[in-house]
Amino acid sequence: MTLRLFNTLTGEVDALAPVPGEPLRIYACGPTVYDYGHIGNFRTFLQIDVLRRFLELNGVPLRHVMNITDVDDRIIQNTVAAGVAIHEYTARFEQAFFEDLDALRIERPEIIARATEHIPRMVALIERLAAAGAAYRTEEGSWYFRLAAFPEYGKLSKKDLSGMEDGARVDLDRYEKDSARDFALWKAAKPGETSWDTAVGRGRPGWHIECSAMAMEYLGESFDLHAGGEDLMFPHHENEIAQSETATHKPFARHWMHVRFLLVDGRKMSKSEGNFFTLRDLLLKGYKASAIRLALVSVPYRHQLNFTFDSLTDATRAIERLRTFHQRLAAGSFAPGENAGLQAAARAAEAGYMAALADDLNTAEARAPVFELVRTANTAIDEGQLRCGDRDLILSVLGKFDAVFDVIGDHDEEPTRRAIEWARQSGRESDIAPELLARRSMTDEQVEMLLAERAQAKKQRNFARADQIRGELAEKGIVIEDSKEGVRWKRK
RNA sequence: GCGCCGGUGGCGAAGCGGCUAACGCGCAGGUCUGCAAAACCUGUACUCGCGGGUUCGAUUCCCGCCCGGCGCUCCA
Repeated sequence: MTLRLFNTLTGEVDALAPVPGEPLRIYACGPTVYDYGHIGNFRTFLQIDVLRRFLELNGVPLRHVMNITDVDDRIIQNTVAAGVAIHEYTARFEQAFFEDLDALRIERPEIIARATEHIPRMVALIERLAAAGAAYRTEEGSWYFRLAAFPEYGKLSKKDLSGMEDGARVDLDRYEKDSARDFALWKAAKPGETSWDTAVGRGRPGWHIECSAMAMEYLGESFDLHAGGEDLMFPHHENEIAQSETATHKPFARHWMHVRFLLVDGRKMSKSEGNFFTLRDLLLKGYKASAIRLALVSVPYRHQLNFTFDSLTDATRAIERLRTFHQRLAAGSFAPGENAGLQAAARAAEAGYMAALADDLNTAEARAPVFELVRTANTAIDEGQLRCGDRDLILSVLGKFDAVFDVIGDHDEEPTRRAIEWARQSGRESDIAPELLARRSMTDEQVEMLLAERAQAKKQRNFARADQIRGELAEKGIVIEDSKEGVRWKRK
């Protein structure tokens, strides 16, 4: 099944497929590791994960590169302020970033590329641009890209910059630039700042050159898809195109994917507004990683997502429904054979699911047939109509759902445990919700003991004691379900 | 100011020219249960921001207006 994906460059939904016999080459802009990632960051990475996983589900081999920006103005500022070496500073946040990716079950790209490990590549690209007359050096030793060298500038973001007068908004003298829109390729070293001694002088790379250089290093001068958050479209991606295509005279990325922003309570999340949440904040409030994943993934990537705590509660319940159903199927015993109606329903659900994802990754639409199948199958189980063959087929449909959504399999304990541990080690103990701690205060053994006592009480028809135990467990976040097959319990 | 996106039930959110307007959550009633939970059933939008237009027919296309958001600067 071929994925059809909106392409910012053409403004249309285009097929996305690799050159036959080759892996699909993807470059996705990664984090700048100067702080903990917030949920807006992860919405983007999560949506790219959906893309990855859907392609993999269709058997498309991938070569996916993600950069780590471990040198930039903010990082330099922060390291100077903190008085630590740049690597020491970034390593901590890079590690945190990967932990967060794991918590959200975001797959690792095939290649992770750190900016600081690719300086020679960037320098070579700057030299190439200089040789072509598209880059120039200022007196203080910085290098700029000459926008006039690339007439197609603006083709991605559909901006017409011809009307922009040089100097209208920026004081030219201050920047020593030929044109106000020219952007930095290389920034001359300032005293006390981290810098590299290179053929283009002592300094550090500009942000844009980093991505062009590393994309070309691992994917070649032309590749299939470039992805990132919508804010990167201009100027970052536009600048990448300008640099790369000026140097190579080849199309840089054929397809561009941009993930729209997440809002919080209808407002843009920003550090200055202080209305942003990191993944860790949410885990410490007691929300499960799976709920965060589902909430951030369920609104298709081309729409703004308005994040609220209610949406996390909704997602939690929806996941419970799926997990309960999965458990019911996996643990139940069913008569051999097949039920023709269920077989057809399962196949239709799978087809609908796959078609929705293939249509520009419509995750909202893709969920629907799966939930419909859950209801149909639950009814069939209630009526004793579901057979072994049906169970196997439906489990395989759930498997395909989870190959992309990855929320039915329960991996929630580890991220929460780690977040609590992290909070304790970094003096943020007060951020841990008391309910979360209460919920975790009972061991499996203790639960089992109380359940055994309750079973005994029920046998003796001592319902008062049985209900008292149920209440006690409920206070600790343990929910119990009496079924024909015995007692099931789970942690809220 | 210029540009872009959106306004669908209590909430989230699909659908985008004609099917009973998906799906999830919530709520109300019912079945089951010692009672719950889970599951299922029924009900929750005579209608898709407002006003015009095009069309045999519009939530879906066009125009205007109102409201919300975003971009034009570092930002996922």
